[in-house]
Amino acid sequence: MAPESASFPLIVGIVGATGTGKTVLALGIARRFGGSIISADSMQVYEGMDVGTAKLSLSERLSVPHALIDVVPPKEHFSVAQYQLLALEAVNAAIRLQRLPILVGGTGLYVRAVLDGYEFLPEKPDASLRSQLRMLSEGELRTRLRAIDPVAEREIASNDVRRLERALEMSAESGDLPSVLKRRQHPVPWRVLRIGLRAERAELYRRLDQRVDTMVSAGMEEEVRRLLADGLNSDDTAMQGIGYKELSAWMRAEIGRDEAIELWKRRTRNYAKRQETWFRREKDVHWIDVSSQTPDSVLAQAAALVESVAGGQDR
RNA sequence: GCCGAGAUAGCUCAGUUGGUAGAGCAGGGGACUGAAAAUCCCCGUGUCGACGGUUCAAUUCCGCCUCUCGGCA
Repeated sequence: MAPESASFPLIVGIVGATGTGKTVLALGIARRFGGSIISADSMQVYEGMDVGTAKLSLSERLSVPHALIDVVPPKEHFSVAQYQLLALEAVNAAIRLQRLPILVGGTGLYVRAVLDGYEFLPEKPDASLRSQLRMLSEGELRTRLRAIDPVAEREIASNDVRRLERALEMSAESGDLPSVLKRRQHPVPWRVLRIGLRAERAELYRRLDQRVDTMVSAGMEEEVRRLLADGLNSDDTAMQGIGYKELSAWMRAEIGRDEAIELWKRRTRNYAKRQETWFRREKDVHWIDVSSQTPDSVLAQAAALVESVAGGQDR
């Protein structure tokens, strides 16, 4: 650790699968330590997607500064690079105000983009190039990429057409090799405390199923209906949201209502598992097992962690 | 009651002209640098409904039984 790192401001990251209680914990930490919450959630960035993304109520959000929630209309495309820019601003603003920045969210890539200092290309992806690439077969994409950057080509698993496309896109935008660009990151000027929440698998799945039922009674159908009425369709990034795409399929009469809800639950579980895979290999995470614990005792443990590293500079 | 179809992995089903079996989904593990709630990779032994018979060998053929689903009464 560099000698001056002790003087770097502290930032808290709260990660974990969906439904483990990150949001509530963040709120508790923020109140206790005078924090600002920066969401790291690829779906909460969209306006009008509230119940399906489990956003806090407006009044709860107003009680503590929040950022990166409701930043774009759902029709708009959004990406990590945009996220990173906005999140960085939010972190810096919090630090300027002497508030503890708390980055919370289940979108692993977003968290890493901020806390690990990922570097993205300055160019925005070119829509026409992208649609051109989409016409090519996997074999053609591979041949092209192999000619430019055999290392990158080898690193991409078979059938992962999306990453092949992106690699070619990167090489079109930059003189550097995709395999190099992909690993670009810079050191970050903060002390980072990562807190991870996890739950025993069976309990997590039980909670998630229950949460879907809660969302249904909280007005998810209405929310989806409204989004569709506003012209949202399956091409929009926002429509990738779990629950949204399934209910839309039901409203388009492609599947039954029960089937849609069952699918929604299943995909939520699948998603939670993927998140665990992502966060499990994250380094320096202080894990708290949330199984059969009250939110208060989770908060107490997390608060103790924050205090142990805060060094009296906050508050 | 009769006729027909079926009973195979947690679920839905393939299959074996007799040499003990395989897909999808679920489940588990993994990857992930501008779509990431996305995208992708890897992992399949289960009394092949029960009991008898034929056979060197039966989940596969025969008989009988049980259950399920159709149809006819």
